[in-house]
Amino acid sequence: MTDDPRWLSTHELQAWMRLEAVAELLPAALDQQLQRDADLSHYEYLVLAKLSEAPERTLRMSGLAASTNATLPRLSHVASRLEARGYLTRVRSEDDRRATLATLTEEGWRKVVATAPTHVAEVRRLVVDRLTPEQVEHLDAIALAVLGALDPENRLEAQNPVVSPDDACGNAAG
Amino acid sequence: MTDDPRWLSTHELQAWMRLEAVAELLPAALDQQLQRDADLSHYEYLVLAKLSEAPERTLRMSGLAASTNATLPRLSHVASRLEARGYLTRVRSEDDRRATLATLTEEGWRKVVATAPTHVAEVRRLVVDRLTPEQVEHLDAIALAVLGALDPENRLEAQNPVVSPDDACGNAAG
DNA sequence: CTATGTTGGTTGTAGCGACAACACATGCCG
DNA sequence: CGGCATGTGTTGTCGCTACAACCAACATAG
Repeated sequence: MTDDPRWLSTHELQAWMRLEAVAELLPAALDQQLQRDADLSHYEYLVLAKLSEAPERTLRMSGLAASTNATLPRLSHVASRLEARGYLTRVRSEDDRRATLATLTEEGWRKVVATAPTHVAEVRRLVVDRLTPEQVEHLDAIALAVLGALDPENRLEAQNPVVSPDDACGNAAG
Repeated sequence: MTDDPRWLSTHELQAWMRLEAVAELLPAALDQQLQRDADLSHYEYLVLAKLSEAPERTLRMSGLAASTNATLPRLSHVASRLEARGYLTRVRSEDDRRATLATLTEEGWRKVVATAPTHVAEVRRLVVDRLTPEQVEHLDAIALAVLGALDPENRLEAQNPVVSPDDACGNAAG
């Protein structure tokens, strides 16, 4: 327990303050775009997106909560609203009658398909298109390193990318 | 208005998903550390820290709200709580009797001094110490680029670094 | 010196997320 | 089969933030 602060250098401090600002502003910006264009919160969109990528478009509540970094009560509330809006349905599992399976409805699927393009466009506008290809590589490595501390269990990481990994080039960035 | 999604490449998608995870987890992690060690929310700490750096340890509410990226109502509520806890005081400005000046109390100052070291240690543990010096430079440039879209007015950026800029090296990163 | 518009802050109201308490199913042990 | 610990979701309660309404102080015009 040394009380020695080991203060940050000028460069470290500046990089940190900027990262802090990004971490503060980015979620709000994404939320705003989705709210405006799709009447969905960022988290609601995430739930629908995860379901859309899952086999049978179905996931257990507990698994869905873990992969979206939410507590089970939070997911339960959100799922209630999304169910009321017709985007998903919940049924008891027959294998384990404690579990609840959430399934994306056809309408929910259409909602995701309609929402994704503008969301991706926003991601490009705010981040990807502002960076050089080298910076994208750097960002990937940096974020991976930071996630080593933030998410050691790797619960949020890369369950299954939407695109097939076949076209990945040989660059071993990680 | 092309509906062409311009989907993300494999590398772009991976870097984006990781950044998204960081932006999701980092604020929560900071909040948790401060709540645990200092019984302060991240935003409360930010308010106290900004005041501690200001001349006379005093700022106008409107300026404080802008520099902490908060709405005025939010700051007003938070200031009420912090005032009740003895960390700051609010007085009407004599120059402009519409304005309210928030001043850090001696107790508030001691709170910041006591809290900052562990907070910096957490920042090191989660981010800075996990990156090479080159990666810190990369992160700085990347975050700066992204902030160009997120915060074009530059309201959150570098009002006045805590350390004097004298020891800044000649590297023109911006 | 009033009348009007603008700026600066505070106080209600509504919605969302965290935490705790609760209900229900399962597994295990005797 | 009965009983308790564990796993899985749902339902209350509280605190915080956004938004809107409101109040007070300045600024300017006539």
